[in-house]
Amino acid sequence: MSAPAPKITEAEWTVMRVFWQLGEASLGDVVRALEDQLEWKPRTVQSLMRRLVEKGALVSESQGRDFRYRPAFSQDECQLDEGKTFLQRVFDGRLTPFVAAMVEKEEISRDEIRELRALLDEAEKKTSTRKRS
Amino acid sequence: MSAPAPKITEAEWTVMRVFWQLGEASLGDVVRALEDQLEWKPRTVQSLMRRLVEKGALVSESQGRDFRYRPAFSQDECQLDEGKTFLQRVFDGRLTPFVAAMVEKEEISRDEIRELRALLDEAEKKTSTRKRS
DNA sequence: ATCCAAAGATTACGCTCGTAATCCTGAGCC
DNA sequence: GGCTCAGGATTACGAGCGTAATCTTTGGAT
Repeated sequence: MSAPAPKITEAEWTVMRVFWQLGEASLGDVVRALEDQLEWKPRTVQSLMRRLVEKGALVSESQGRDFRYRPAFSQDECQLDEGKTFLQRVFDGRLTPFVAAMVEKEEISRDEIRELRALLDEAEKKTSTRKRS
Repeated sequence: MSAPAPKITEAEWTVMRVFWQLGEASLGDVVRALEDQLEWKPRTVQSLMRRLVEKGALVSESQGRDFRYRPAFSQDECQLDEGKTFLQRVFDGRLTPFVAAMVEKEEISRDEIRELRALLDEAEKKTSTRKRS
């Protein structure tokens, strides 16, 4: 299989989200996409992007004098990876206790509970019509 | 309200888990509790505990020549806090997409799906018989 | 009385992160 | 032909982290 999704830090997630929206972008594109929601200097954004390239989360291709960058991993891959790491660290790898805590302590809205149930019904239907892997 | 639960790092979670099991412990207790599952030198454990005291996650009380330490926050508090931070960073603060990703991509076991559904049923019953807070 | 082992206090060291600044180069504008 | 501006390359710098070592004190064993 291909390389695993690298560990992405807090600030880097902000940058990656831009790429997952735009698909591909130059430094300027990212700076402009972010300039109204936070006040990072262009050099800061460049640093983050350089580190993301170094750790393999972005790929860069030379386009004339400048570069174009695009994500090396889908948002889904990174989210899943991050999620598993989080569960491992905090909930011994198990999802159920996390959901239980959120539901009990955080007063998740009834809408969200219904959403979740619908989702689980759907999943159960699928696994029941498919042989166990 | 009291101070918010401090940010606990990976290695520190390992230490805190021991305290949540033991309730209260000396340095030696923690060292002995950990020595078979990883090879941390006693000074390493001491460093982690010192930092945990500094950041307010442990409280220490002088007991004769040594100290006894105990957690300043419950495991539930810390887990919930960490969970909310995680969702914020990775899933825009929403639980449902996370569960959806785990269910779709990770082939969560049918047992776990049933567990989750039971949990949600229970929660729904409670919120429906209780006036909104 | 002596010596050891456990634990507190202090210090270390290389890495990553957040947040840039500096320096350089080339492209476009006047 | 200079000036400016964007963007690449290099460097910075303090905080936090992982992982300890060293120095010091002291209670317990012999």
